Amino acid sequence: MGFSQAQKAESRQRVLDVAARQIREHGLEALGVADCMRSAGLTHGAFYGHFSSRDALIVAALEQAMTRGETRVMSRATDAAEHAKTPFKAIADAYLHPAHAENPGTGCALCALAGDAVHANADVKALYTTYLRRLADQLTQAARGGNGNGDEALGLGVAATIVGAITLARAVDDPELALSILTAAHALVMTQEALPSNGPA
Amino acid sequence: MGFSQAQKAESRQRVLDVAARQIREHGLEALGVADCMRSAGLTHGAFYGHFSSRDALIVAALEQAMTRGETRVMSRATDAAEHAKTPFKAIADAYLHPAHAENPGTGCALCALAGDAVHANADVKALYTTYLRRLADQLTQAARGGNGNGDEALGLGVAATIVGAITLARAVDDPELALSILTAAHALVMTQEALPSNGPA
DNA sequence: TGTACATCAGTGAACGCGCGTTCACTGATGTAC
DNA sequence: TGTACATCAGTGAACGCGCGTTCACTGATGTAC
Repeated sequence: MGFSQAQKAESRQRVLDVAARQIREHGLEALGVADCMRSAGLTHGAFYGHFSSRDALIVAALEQAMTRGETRVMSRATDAAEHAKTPFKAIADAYLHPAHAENPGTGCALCALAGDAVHANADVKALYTTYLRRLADQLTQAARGGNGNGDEALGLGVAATIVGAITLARAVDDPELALSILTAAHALVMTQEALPSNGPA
Repeated sequence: MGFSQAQKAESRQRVLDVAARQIREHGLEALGVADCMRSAGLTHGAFYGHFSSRDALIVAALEQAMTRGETRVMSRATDAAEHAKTPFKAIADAYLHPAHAENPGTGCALCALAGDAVHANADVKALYTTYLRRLADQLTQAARGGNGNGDEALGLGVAATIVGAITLARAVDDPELALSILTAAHALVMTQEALPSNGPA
């Protein structure tokens, strides 16, 4: 026993990492305090020294999952973008890759928790909304190259397709169908890059 | 007390109706036996006279929700199709209508339960998969007119967009953004109808 | 036609388990003298 | 430098509640005679 202050911060971070992964793997409601603490190498009693409630943990874990998952997919996208692809195709490749569908725990939280956000409390919905707007913006910018004007619609539509495709690919019990969904969504999304902008003139 | 055999069937159907609505409104995990029975005008003790377990109710309610929600949206679509629209636009209009997003309880179960199916048991996933295939087929046929050959991809991609859009519209805490998502998804989906088939020659 | 009885849908109390939360206690860290 | 003490992260038992499930009981229905 006996711990320094630095170790407490490390403990908290460990719990947060576990929680951020678990909510993406099994959903918000499946997150258990005792489970989470055990996975972080602690007992459940210590939990309330780090978080005021289970709900507070969920919000903190969600925020972490949003930023981690986002940077992770986006970095994969920018890596890919170096290989003579367009930025938009690079993002589509990264998001609609089978590896992303198969590894929700380290993937995009918007994809993993869309269904959960529908039934979640106001804090969760607010966070979800903020990060969805961010993703839609990035998609619009990537599709339209430099000119960042208008056409929020394109990013939102593509975001819906990506989130829907990843969710369906994970929901389905046939791996072959899951792959078809990802491929189909990729093809659908790519038709949007070539299209002329339908935003404000 | 005292009830006829016909009344028992009515009771069961009433429970099933309530459950089919509740799972679409609040998710599979939120379905409570006592809640459900109370809403059907019964006490929780009578439950096991109708269903062998909560899981059995969920599967039965899901199947009912799938067929009811599907026929409901599709009938709205065929109604709309009479007004000089293409069948494909009629379906897109019906599925991506704000009224559909705002009323999950009577809407498409594939849209309402995509996120839940990811974490559900094998029975639920199998049912979900079956009905998703059915929807994708319908979408493909509608987009391609009479010739039913090939291009399963188109239907799957459109299905992903529709499911994603409805889910996101419900997840978001800003009604205006929700509307933008539906509009954007509708525009995206409609670009696919005009496109030349990329299926097998 | 009327009476006794078997059936069975539904009732409501109770059980058992899981899980979020609380709390008295432990023992290493680090400061005070 | 060494000793006494305050701090506080973590422990583990216990509490309380919700919920799925069970079960003895009730009373109307409908059949047998």
